[in-house]
Amino acid sequence: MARPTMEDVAARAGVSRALVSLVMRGSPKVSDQRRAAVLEAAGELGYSPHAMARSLASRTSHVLGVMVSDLHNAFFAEVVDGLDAVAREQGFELIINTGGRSPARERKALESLLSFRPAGLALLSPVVPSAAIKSAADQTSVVLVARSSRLSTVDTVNDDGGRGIGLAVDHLVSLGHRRIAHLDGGEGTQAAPRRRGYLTAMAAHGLEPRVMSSEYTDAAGAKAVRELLGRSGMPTAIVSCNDFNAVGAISALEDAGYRVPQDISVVGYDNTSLAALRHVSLTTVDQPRNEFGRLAAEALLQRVRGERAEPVRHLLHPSLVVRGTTAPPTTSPR
Amino acid sequence: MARPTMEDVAARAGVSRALVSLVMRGSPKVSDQRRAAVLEAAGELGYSPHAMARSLASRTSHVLGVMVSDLHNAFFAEVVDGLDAVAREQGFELIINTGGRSPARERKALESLLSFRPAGLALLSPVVPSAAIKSAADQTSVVLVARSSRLSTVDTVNDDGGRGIGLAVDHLVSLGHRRIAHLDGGEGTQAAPRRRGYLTAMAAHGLEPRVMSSEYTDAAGAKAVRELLGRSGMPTAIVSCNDFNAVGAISALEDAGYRVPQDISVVGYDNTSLAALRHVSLTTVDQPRNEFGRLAAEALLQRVRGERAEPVRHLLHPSLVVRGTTAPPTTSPR
DNA sequence: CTACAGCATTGGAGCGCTCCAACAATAGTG
DNA sequence: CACTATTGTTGGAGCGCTCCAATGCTGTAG
Repeated sequence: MARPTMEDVAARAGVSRALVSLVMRGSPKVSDQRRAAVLEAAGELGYSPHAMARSLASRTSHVLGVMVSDLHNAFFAEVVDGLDAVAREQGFELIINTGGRSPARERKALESLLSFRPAGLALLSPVVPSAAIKSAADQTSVVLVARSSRLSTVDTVNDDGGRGIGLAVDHLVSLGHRRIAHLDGGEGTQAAPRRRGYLTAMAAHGLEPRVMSSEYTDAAGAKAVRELLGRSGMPTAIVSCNDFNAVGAISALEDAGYRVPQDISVVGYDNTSLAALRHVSLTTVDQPRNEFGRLAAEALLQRVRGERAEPVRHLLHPSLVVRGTTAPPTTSPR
Repeated sequence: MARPTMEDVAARAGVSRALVSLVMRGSPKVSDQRRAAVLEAAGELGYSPHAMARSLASRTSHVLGVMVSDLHNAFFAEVVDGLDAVAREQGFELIINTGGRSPARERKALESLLSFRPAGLALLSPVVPSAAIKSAADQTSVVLVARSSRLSTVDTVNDDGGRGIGLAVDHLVSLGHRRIAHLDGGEGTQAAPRRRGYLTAMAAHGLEPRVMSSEYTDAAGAKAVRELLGRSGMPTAIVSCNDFNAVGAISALEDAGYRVPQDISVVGYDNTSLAALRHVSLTTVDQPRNEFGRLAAEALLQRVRGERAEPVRHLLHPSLVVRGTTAPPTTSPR
């Protein structure tokens, strides 16, 4: 279990510890002969550098901390992929932690990440108060993904939720729909800009908006639809706040005898793997998740390298993915 | 950005650095008066211990490394939750890494986790060759989740896939089904024990088995069903290798005019969040994922504390979750 | 043959912490 | 009252590494 140290490698290769250090860091000022000897000794002993000792001695870290608010959400998996790709390519490691969407747990997770003195910290949709983020930003570089902030010391990467919903509304209008309802995300992250985007888009088309209050779950989507069914003036299309909500809505519509998309069109948001299932085949709005991660990593690394001090605010363009749950409205145009 | 050190706290509190260390580690042999002074100074400076320096000096680590083969799979999220809960409770931190189901990337991920000299390593469904696992096990304690191994130095936590499929078959038989087909998982992880479980269960009931070769995706499930449709002797029930496959199968069945569960029953495996959607409502087999994580963490910590040297092999019992895709067969019992 | 680059190599200090032996101060024993 | 325990506190060594100033070495110019 005891791993060899640099000293062991040095002794075996017949050189000094400092020389081994130079070889391990790929310094050019080492003779080929000694380099070969060191690498051979290292190979024989199965030596690999001790990351913690290295970072302690160099007073620099090659670690980026990532706090994922919810590991269960596949959304974050792709963001992490993007982060991972860029970090790895630049010689940084990721250490990931999870907060489980609870402010208290998230705070602990943050604390624990900071105790590793990471070069930077990426917080994916954190729920901690702004003050906690500020205090983290005093200690290391911080980038926020899927959460906005006015703090001048942190970078942010978000999608333009308003624009995304706008795409959905435009699509429906171009198919001929005029009575388009929105099932909103209540207090959920990004629900507000999506709702505003809906209202703006409807106004732009001179249409009457209709917002049903809902949430980011399939049960909530079904409930909102049942409320809609109980009232007059059934819409011909629904724009949900996310994919789960949309699937719940579809389910309730089918239970009530509506066919999707023949009788009513439904659009989701997020383009989760669920939406892509042929059984579901949901028209939805895609966020460039991988790009979120890449940009977040790049923002962090720019700060780490001291290339930039002013905050950067990325606002990415979502795109519409048309599948099988949208179609022109049938008959009765009014 | 520069964080205070123990020395700073000691100076401010008017004590020695060693005393601050004792306070930080919660030692009982510190007078209340000094303890208070130290904690106050630490609070004022916003001090928190440097995890890396600590682990370097103590030659012990409070870090457990976790390699997740695929972050996109929600299965692992719950395993990580279980690991996290137990680790946190015992004062350990998790550092997570991902291998993206590629042996080469996974190997690098392993290397990078090892460079932190973690107290233990949990590998979730790794795809690297056994030799790589053995070499990791030479350096630290290792537990494998959702992958078996004969290595005497590693612990394993798995579900009894054969038994899980057996539960599904028993359920269908008790409903009155006799023509039950299995869509298998091909080369996928755990596909073999599930297939064997199917054959065993069918034999136990004196029924004729029928295995359609398939894969762990919804497209593959649909394809297998279309092949089934082209032949004679349509089964009255299908046991899929996983939930995605089952959803694809249902979709193809409905396209062909079959109603589920009236005309044909379908059972999945894994109890993913997909299965729980009311729109899907899939009868499926649940694996105790959180329990996987808890047991893995406990196995690791036992080894870390030197309480056990012999390997432990956990084989957990899956359970059946009955939802809306199974029902007694209609008429024509033959 | 000395002087001086230029280069590869090295010992030592130190990163922030833990651990240990040693210590002072107080309490308990005969 | 000297003596040993007991309790609380401390300086110093050292974890595995990086960094720096200093070293030895070769080669070339004066």
